[in-house]
Order: sequence, then structure tokens, then C-alpha cells
Amino acid sequence: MSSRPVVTRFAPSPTGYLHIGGGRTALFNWLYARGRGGKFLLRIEDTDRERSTPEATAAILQGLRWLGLDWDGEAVSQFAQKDRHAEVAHQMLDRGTAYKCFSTQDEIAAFRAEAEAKGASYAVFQSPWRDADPASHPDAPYVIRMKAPRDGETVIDDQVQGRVVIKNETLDDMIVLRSDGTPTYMLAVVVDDHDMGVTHVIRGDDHLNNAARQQMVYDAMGWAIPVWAHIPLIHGPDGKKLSKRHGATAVGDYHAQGYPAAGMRNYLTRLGWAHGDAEFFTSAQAMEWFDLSGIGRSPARLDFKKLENLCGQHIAITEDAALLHELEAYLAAADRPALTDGQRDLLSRSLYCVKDRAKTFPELLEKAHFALTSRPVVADEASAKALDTVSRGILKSLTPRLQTVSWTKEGLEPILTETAEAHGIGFGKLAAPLRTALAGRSATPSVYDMMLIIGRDETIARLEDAAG
RNA sequence: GGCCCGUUCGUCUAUCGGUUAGGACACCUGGUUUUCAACCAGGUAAGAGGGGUUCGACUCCCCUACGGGCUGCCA
Repeated sequence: MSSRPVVTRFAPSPTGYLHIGGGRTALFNWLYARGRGGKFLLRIEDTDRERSTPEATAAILQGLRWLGLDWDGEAVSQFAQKDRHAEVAHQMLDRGTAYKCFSTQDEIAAFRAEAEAKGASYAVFQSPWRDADPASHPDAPYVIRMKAPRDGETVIDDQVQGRVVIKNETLDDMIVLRSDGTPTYMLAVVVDDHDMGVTHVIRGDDHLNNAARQQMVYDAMGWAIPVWAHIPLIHGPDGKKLSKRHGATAVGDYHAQGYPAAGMRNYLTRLGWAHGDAEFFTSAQAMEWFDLSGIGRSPARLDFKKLENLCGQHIAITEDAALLHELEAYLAAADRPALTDGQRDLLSRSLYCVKDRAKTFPELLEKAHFALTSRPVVADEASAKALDTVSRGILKSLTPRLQTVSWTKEGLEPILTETAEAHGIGFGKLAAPLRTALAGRSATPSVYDMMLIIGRDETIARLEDAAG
């Protein structure tokens, strides 16, 4: 057994929607914690007051809820902890692991310019106040900088990246508390992760270098260092950093485009992580299997075809009641009209024959069009072609026979096959105009299913409409 | 510029020194079929390049190329 219960967290900045990459990071943290009976916490990193908005926070929470990633307790506001951050900065001062720096930003800029002019390969700012006698401190604004070790190296023992060694001389004495008394991100994350009892930090590898400086803060405070796992970012289909031009980058976009959350979870879990040859799995299985060692080291590209394939499989295994619920949520998210009571009833009775033929919700709804539309059924361009004068005549000859037949597949089958035979055509040639009459679409469930679902009267009425 | 990370079929990946380099999606061919979806049979397709180490490298080391990240009183 592990020595301490697992605590993971997702810590987004509320400066925009929930990015698909962030969604996957959250998913990994969630899977890791949930699969081990641990806790998954949520912290909103809102210390950047200018860019943080409540709307963004709401969008992120909504994205997580849609993905089905439930967090333990309330979401924590990082900004609300600012006094505690300042307290820790002063503790570092007391411990001698931090110092007050009175250098102005102009002085720092000048230092860098000079270093650059001298052709230095890199310019790590070295504050003259690092070892200054407090008696010499002026009465002026100051920042608190960490007194980082200048020799040796810092080793990040990363569960994904391996052993990463950073030379301490390449790291400057980072600011932990700004001149206005507010904490920097570097200090805030460490303090919060420590205070929240985070045991495993699973986050994007854009933070890999930062981990070294953060680890110095842990050391400076004598705190236990968490298990690090820096996961590669997700790229667009062209291998470049994911951006708007690649299409959907927000988790909410996928909701609005009608991808089921279960399919998204499956796809995102599998993107950059593998458990042997497992491709299609439920979240329960993912929780059981997920581990840090299965995470790949290279960035993965988004592949919408594979996403769709998995979504189709998940739609097919979703229970009707749950599926209907998701369908209605999709309609709302996509800003499409809500279902009427009648549509809901017919749709729910149609799910069994449409859910295994659709990869997304809009596709499913399109195939269930026969159940959602009402007379007069308007045929789309493709299906309209199937309705010529000959087929109209055939439909006309068919309707009287439907009046008394037993309304079951067994009853209908002989009628339809006999009709096709009587006109010397294959069943396919009869099914096409039937589809047009019943659904106004050329891609539909079986004609029997449709007839059974909408019933005898509606079937006959639609056929008569089409026969003209 | 400096530092750090990465590179197996088109894509996601398996492999953890010895395999005919496997699977999935996509694609192509054939079959099935009541359209779509699905399904069945088969096929095309990969270790970035160059050096080492080793009896033997996709696996370990070095260099190069390419991609990404960090280098803020942003997070």
C-alpha cells in the first residue's frame, strides 16, 4: 500500500474557456486520484487580477462537469489565499532563504542589456541585495526574492520525463512576493499545493522547467516534494501547437458539436497514454488501468476520425434514458430547439435502432429525423430523387394493404416483399421511396422499424402524402 | 542566444537488447446488405539522419536535423 493517500489537483487560470489540453490534464488527475481512492481537487489560479474573469471560471467548471470530472470539495480561489502566500514569503525571509530586493525594474533591464552587450549567453539577474546588510536597506519599495542556490544542480525526478537535471546557475533568484505585496505564481502554486496536501502534481510539460524553481521553494520551507508528472501537450493534426485555426480547442466546442462525454473521455485518455492494446474502454476501466508509467513522452496530435469512431461506440452502448438526457443537453448546448413532448416520446422509442448507426449526436438526430418530423414530411434533395412517378404508383398500391395487416415486422414483411415482387423490383428499389415518404431522408433505420415506431395511421398518411 | 524535453505506419500507440516490429483509427480491395452505420475477409503503410557501445539495437551513448517548452514584479 502507498504510504499516503493520493491527492491530485487541476489548477486552471480563469482567463478563457477550458482548453482541450487542460481538459485532458484534468482527466489524468481525476483518473489517477479516482482509481486510487484518493482526492481530486480544483483550484482556480486567479492571482492575475487583470486577466481573470468570473465568466471564465464558470466556463471551466461547466466544461469539467460536462466531461464528468467531479472534484472533491469546493473549488479553491488562489487569490483568496494571498495573505497566506505573503506569510510564507516572510517565513522564508526569517529562515534566510529569501531576501528583500530593492532593485528597480529599470535597473534589472539595464543589467540584462549590459550582459547582452557583453555577449553573455544568458543573463541571470544577480541582485546586489542578496547578501546586503539589512541596516543598509533603504526606505523604498522592494520585492522578496528567493535565495536560490547558485552552485550545484536541482534534480526533478519526474514520473513521465525521467530524471531531469537543471544547473542552478541557470536559474535566477525568482521573485516570490511582488512589490505590491501580492504573491507570484511560483510561490502561490507551491504554498497551495502544500496546504492542500497535494501528493501528485500532474500537469503540462510547459511547467517542467518551473518545477526546478518550485522545488527550491519546497526545500526552502522544508516541505515534502510532491511526485512530479509533466505530461506532453496536445498538438493540432498538423503537429503544431494547438490553436484556433485547428478548429475546436475548447471542451465546450465538443459538447456543442455533439460528441458524447464518454467518448471524449475515452479518446482523451488514450491520447498520450496506453494500456497495452486497449482502445475502447469505460471510465471505470480507465480508472483501474490508469497509471503514470503509461504516459508517453512525446506530444500527441488530435485525430477527429478516431474521436468519432470511439464516440460512435460509446453512443451505441449508452442506455436509452441516459442517451436521451445527453441528447437534450446537446440540443441546449448547440442552441438548437428543445424537444417537444411528442418528439421526446418518439425519439426515445427510436433510440434502439439509431444509436448504433451514429457517431455523434447531430448524426443520430439526423437518422432519427423520421421520429422528429411531422407531416407534411419534407424530403431532402438526396431522398427526393427516389420518388418518381413509378414509385409513387407503387406506394399508392401499397397503402390499402397496410390498413388491415398486423402491425408487426412479421405482418409487414410479406406485404412489402410481395409488393416489390409484383412490380418486378428488388426490395431496395421499394425501400428507397418508402424512406423518402416516411423520413424525407435517404439514410434512416430499417423501414420496418420506422413504420412500427410511428404507427399505422401515421405511416399510411405519410405514404399517401408522398404518393400524391 | 542559453537551458530543458521530444522524434516507431498518415494518426494514436505496443515493444522496456534478440519479434516475420503488434494493435487501433484512417485509407484501399473484395464480401454481405434495405440506405446509413455496422459487420466479415484481405491489403498498403513505420523505428528522422549519422556515428558509436554490443555477439546482437527501435530499445543504451554522442552528434546533426526537425518539433515543442522555459528563459517576466503572466499563469
